[in-house]
Amino acid sequence: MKFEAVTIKDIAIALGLSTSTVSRALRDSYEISPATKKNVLEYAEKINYRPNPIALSLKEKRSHSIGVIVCEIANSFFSQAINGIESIAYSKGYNVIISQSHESYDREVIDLNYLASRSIDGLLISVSAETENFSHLQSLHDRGFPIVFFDRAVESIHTHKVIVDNNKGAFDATEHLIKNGFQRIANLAGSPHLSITKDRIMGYRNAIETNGLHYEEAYTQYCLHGGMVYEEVEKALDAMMALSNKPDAIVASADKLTTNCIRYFKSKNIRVPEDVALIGFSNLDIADLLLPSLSVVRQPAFAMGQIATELLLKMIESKRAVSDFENRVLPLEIMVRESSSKLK
Amino acid sequence: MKFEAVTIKDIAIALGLSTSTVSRALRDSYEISPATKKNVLEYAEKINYRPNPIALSLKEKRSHSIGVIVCEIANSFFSQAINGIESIAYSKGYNVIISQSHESYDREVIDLNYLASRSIDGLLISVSAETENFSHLQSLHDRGFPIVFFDRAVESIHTHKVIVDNNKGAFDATEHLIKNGFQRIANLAGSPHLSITKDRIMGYRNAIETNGLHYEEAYTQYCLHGGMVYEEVEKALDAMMALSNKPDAIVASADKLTTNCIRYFKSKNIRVPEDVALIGFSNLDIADLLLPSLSVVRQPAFAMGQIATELLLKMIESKRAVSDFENRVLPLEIMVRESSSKLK
DNA sequence: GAAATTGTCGGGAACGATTGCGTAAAAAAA
DNA sequence: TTTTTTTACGCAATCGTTCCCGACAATTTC
Repeated sequence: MKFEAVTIKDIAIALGLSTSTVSRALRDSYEISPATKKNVLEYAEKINYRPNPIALSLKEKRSHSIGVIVCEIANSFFSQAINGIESIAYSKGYNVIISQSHESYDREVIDLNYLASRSIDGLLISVSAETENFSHLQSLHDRGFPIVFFDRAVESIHTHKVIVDNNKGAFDATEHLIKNGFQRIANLAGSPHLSITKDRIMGYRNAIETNGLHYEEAYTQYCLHGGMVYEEVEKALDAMMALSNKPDAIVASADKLTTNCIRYFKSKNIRVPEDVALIGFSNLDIADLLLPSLSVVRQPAFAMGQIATELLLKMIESKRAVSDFENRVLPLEIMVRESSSKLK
Repeated sequence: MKFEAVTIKDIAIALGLSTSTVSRALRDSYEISPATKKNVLEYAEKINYRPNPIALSLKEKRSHSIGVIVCEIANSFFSQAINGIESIAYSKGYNVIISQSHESYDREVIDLNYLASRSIDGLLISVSAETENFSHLQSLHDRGFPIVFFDRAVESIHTHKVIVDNNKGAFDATEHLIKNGFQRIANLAGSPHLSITKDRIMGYRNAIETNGLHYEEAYTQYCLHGGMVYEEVEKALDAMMALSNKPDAIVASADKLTTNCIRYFKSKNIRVPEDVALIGFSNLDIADLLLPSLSVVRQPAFAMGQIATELLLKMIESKRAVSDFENRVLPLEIMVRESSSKLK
C-alpha cells in the first residue's frame, strides 16, 4: 500500500506554471510576482502540500537526522539523556534515530553500520560495556563523520565528549560511607573496558587510601555486562560476601548494578544498611520509594544529552572540519538516603 | 562539515564504466560479464561503497522507516514496547524514529506532522492522555497512510489495534482485593479521554457490583495527565482520603499513577497495606524491590510492540489498501505481592 | 524611437540509484 | 560469407526539489 503525496509538479500542472516557478513562489523568491505567489501559496495550502524531505536530503546531502546508540533505553539514565537529546534536536529541526546495543559489541557494530548507511548526519554514542575494539568508530571518525561521545567515551578517539566527574563521584560516595563509619567498603564495578569504570575505581580507591583505610583488591568485582544480567551481579556479590572479612558497605557503579544489588540482598535476606550499607550510581526516579530508600550518585542525564546534541549539531553545521574538541565534565550529585546511613 | 560518501559514479569513473553497468554489477545482473562484476565488486569493497538510502527512498517512494509516538520513553511500559517494536523493525530492515508527546495534545500534533513530513512509511502510536480531538490522525488515515494503534487506541479510527484486556485486568485486580477482604476499593484512574481508562473503570465497577459491593461515585478519581504530574495525583488522592468512609484499598490504573500513589502514601505516612492496600497497573521491573513490594497488573509490553510492528509492516508492504483490520486483545498478568495483602 | 534595464517566468541540469531500451561487437547459425 | 542471435554494455528517464541560465515582455533611460 502506498501513500501518494502531493508534489510541486502537481501544483505546477494545476496552475499552469513550471516547477521552478512554484518552487520559488513557495520559498518567497523576489523574482515571483505577488499575484503568482498568492495563487501558489493558496493552492499549496488547499491541497496540503508538504515538501518531500527525502528529495531535499538528496539534494543537500544532508538528512537532518542524527543517530543515537545507547545500550538500553529501558534504563533511567539513558531515557533521561534521550529526552535531553530530543529536546535540542527537535528544536533545531533534526530527527533522532535511536538504536540499542544491549551491551553487545556485535549489536553495536551492526547498529552503527546500519545508521551510517542510513545517511545520518552525525552520531551520539555511549559505547557498550562489551566493546574493546573501537575500529568501527575510529574509521568513521577518520573519514570525517561527526561523532560525539556521552557518558561512556572512548579515550583514543579525539572528538567532543560529554562525561561526568566519575572520579569525584565515586570518591564522594566512598568518603560518605567512611564518614558514616563504614570500614570495609567494596566496589561493585562495571565493565573493565569502560573508561568510566576505571575512573570510578580510581575515585573509590583514592577515597579509601586518603582516609587511611586499607585498599583491598578483592573488594572490587567487575561485571562485564554492566549489571544487565543478574547472574554476573550475583557471582560478583557472592565472591565478596564469601570473604572472611566481608564488606560492610558497597558502592555500586551503575544503574543496573545498583538495582540488581538490591535484588541480591533481598533474595539473600541481607539487611540494608544493617548488614551491608549501599550507595549506588543511579538515575532511578523512584530511588526514594525503595526499601530502604536508596542513596544514590545521580548523573545530570538530561543536561548531558542536551550538551552532547548541541556539540554534535555545531559540528555538523560547521563549514570546516572541527579540530578543537571539547571535553565537558559535569558534576555528579550525591543524594543521601537510608541505605547508606549508619544505624547504632 | 560534510561527510562525502562514495557513489556509484565514483566507481564508474574509476573503472571506465557507466553507472548503469556498475549498478547492475553490484546487483549481480545476468547481463554483466563475470570479469566486470569481479572488478566492480572488488573496487566497491576496497573503497567501502555503501548505496545511498536516500536516493533509493526517492526512487522507491519508500523510506524504510516507521514512526513511533508514545507519551514518554522514560516509562517502563513504553520502553519495553519500543524494544519489541525495534526487534521486529530492524530484523525487516526498517528504521525506527521515536517521538514523545509527553502527554500533550499539541506535542502530539507537532510530532505527527513532523514525522509525516519526514516521509515515514507508517506510524505506531499510543495517543496522549490529553488528546480528545483525533482529526490529525483521522485525516492521515483517510489519505491511506498506514497507522497501527497500540495500548491507547482511538475507537473511531478503523485500523489495526493491539491492546490488552483492560476490562478483565481491572476486574481481576479489583476482585483480588475483594477476595482479600477489602471493602472500600477506590480507583485512581487516568485520563477520561482514553478508551483504556473507560475499560478499566468498567472492569473495576463490574467487579465491585458482581461481588455485591456498593459502587461509589466518589471512589473514582481521574488524572488528566495520566499521573505524569504529581500534583494531580495528590489532588485525586486527597479527595479520596477526605471522604468520611475513606477507601481501604486502591486500584491504580497506570504506571505513573501507581508510583506517584506510592509517593503520596510515603509522604503522608500512610502505611501500605495496613492503612490502604494497593495494586496498580505497572511494568516497572523493580516492583518487587519497593516498600512494600508492589502487586501489579502487568502488560505484555514487548509482545505488544512486536505484534503492532508486524501488523504495520504487513500493511505497508501490502499491494492494495487494507480493509480487514485486526483488533488484537492480549491478556494481562496479575502479580500479587505484599501491597495488596490483607494483614490480620 | 532605439537601447538598456527590470520584472517574471521556463528550461534543464543536478543530487544517487535503478531500469527499460537501444546498440555495438562477438558468436552462432544459415 | 551473410544473417541471426547473443553478450555486454551505454543512454536517458525517473523520483522531488533547487537553482543557474536564458528569454521574453514591459518599462525606463537617453
